[in-house]
Amino acid sequence: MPAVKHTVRSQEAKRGRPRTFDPDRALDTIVDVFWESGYTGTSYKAMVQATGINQPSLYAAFGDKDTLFEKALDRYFERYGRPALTPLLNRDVDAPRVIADWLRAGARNLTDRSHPPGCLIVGTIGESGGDGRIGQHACRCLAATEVALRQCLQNGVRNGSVEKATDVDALARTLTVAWTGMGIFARSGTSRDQLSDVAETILRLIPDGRSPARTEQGPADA
Amino acid sequence: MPAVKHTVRSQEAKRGRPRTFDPDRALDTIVDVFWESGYTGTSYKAMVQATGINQPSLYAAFGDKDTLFEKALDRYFERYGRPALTPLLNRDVDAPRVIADWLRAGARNLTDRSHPPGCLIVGTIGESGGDGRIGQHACRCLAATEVALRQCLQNGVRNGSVEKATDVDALARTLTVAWTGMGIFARSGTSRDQLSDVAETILRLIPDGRSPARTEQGPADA
DNA sequence: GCATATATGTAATACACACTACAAAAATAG
DNA sequence: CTATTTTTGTAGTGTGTATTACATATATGC
Repeated sequence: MPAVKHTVRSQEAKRGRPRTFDPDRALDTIVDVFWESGYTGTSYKAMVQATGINQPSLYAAFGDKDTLFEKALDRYFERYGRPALTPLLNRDVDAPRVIADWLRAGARNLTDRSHPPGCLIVGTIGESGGDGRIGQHACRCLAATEVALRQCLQNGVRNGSVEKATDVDALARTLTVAWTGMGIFARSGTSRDQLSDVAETILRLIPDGRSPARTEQGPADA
Repeated sequence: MPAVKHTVRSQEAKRGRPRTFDPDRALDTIVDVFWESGYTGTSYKAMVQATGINQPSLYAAFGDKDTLFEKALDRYFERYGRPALTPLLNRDVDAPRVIADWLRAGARNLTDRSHPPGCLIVGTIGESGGDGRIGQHACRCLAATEVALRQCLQNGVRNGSVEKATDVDALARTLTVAWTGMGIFARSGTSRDQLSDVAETILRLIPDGRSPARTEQGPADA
């Protein structure tokens, strides 16, 4: 290996004309536009108008529409999805309680007036049917939710906060399905109160380890 | 009132050149195309290719794309939605059992290989976010499902097949939300077995009137 | 047979969209 | 100051879309 000539240059100034916008702020704005109008419903023109950046500059900064949307989706997940999921992954957690917190907060967030209704990830899956590059990407994001719920329930079974006989896979998937339905409903105008009622109803599915619910007691069949 | 001149003419033959296609069969084909590819994903060109009818004839028979889609949605609902809902409306029915039948059959139908996966109504809401003419129309169709479930549960409370203390509104809405999520999941490739597990899990929410489940027993809070 | 009414087939129109050439501007490197 | 590199702004290109004119074909009413 030849001498590296000490080209460290940590604060190396860039050579050409500097950007007139902050790509991070621009991406946040673009997330909101996609969140509001969806993938197909959002044109480059709309993003130009929302950000004040012209089309070629957006292209240079973020790539074509699919790539840009993927970046927006990742940003959304890091900002809204992962923070909500993190408490589920603690090993010694009270699983029913933390899942209840997650779903209740979800009902509130889906109907928070400070951003568009619904969830961008769920909305993207709904819009795309899970097909294509962006649909599959959104499915992977939602799968992370299901994985976190399953992990949480498994830990709950281990530490006794969830009943031992629980079918963890089915319950985690069911919670994810319910979350998806709540996202679709929120998007199409269901109120916060109605959604919270749904969340409470769904939460009854989680069998507490300390007050065991019925498991398979069929009633008299007539 | 003047004499009506007896213009009954029940089997009055039509005057111009006759159609070379059967609009009813054509609409069935179009339902399948929309079901497969969604509203925005389906172009008139695709419908021309699927039906073999050229564009102006489709226009003359069904109107513009929104109108045609509404007709396709109505046809779909009459063919698949309403027949599944009818058993719920019987006054003396065993509500938990009939709802279980409905949801189990739903899991199978959503993954039936003889037609596209998922539910056209749910897919339309997902695609449109419930907005616009066609989104609202789809929401009205889904609302019919919720109404039927609520009616069924109310009858169940009256005839003793459902526990008296049940919050019927919340449970009906929750079942509809779950159904919606199942539709989205089916569309994006979830298997029949996985979906059936979800259905079974959801069905535990329905409190049987003869073997009362816990209602509000909070466990020791620590 | 002739006027009328409806359906068909070809081809056109108008528009929105994602995407991009190209020249001017604004920075750094030497 | 000059060359180089990157961003900007304008103005396009090409494609797919829904929708429709228009001439032609085929039926009925009388």
